[in-house]
Amino acid sequence: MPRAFYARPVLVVARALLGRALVHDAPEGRTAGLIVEVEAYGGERDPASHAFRGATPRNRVMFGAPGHAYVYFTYGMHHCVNVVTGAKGQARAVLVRALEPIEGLELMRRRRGVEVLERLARGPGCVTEALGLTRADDGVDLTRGPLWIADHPAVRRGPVVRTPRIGIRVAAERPWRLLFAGHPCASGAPIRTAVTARRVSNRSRRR
DNA sequence: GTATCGATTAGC
DNA sequence: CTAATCGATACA
Repeated sequence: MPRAFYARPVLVVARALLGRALVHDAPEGRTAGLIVEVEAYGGERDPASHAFRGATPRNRVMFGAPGHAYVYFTYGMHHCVNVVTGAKGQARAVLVRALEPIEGLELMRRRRGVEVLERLARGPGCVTEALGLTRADDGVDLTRGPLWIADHPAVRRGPVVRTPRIGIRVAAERPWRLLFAGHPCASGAPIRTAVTARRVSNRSRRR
């Protein structure tokens, strides 16, 4: 997709990403999947955003030009990939939370150490592992290079045959944090929050 | 410096 | 519900 695709409000891009393919070409081969779950971050009212307290070495890509990948390392063992949106300096990004694998399934299985299709790229940490993304990909330009967003015929044309939908953890939390349901991307209607459940779990962990 | 927690995941 | 595991952040 061209730069202009990314240079729009984060929520607009978040919805537009649903149903499109995230593709990565690596030496081992190509892997790709339809984006079925995303989460938008950024803005003065989003304390959950990595950019909430200003730019740092880690989040600097978020503050850069749109159309770049913000990849960060978390929990000491996982990577997550974001799509930077909006205008330069705004620090808005969309976290890719789940993919429906469409290409390079065997490579994904090898990288993930999992066979089941539904578990290859369900969850942000699984997405990066399936595609082989690491901090080395932080800041890469999505409009040129081995990592990019593409339209996908099967989705553009409507309900063709699909593999079982994944990324069912649909949720929404206003004002800046949203989780959308998978395709058809036209609907993209938020259903219910899953963030709440995570918070409850974390609370008990602190005791 | 030292403590705490995380835009997570897998497994019991 | 927890271990795993390390970087970022908060606090003394």
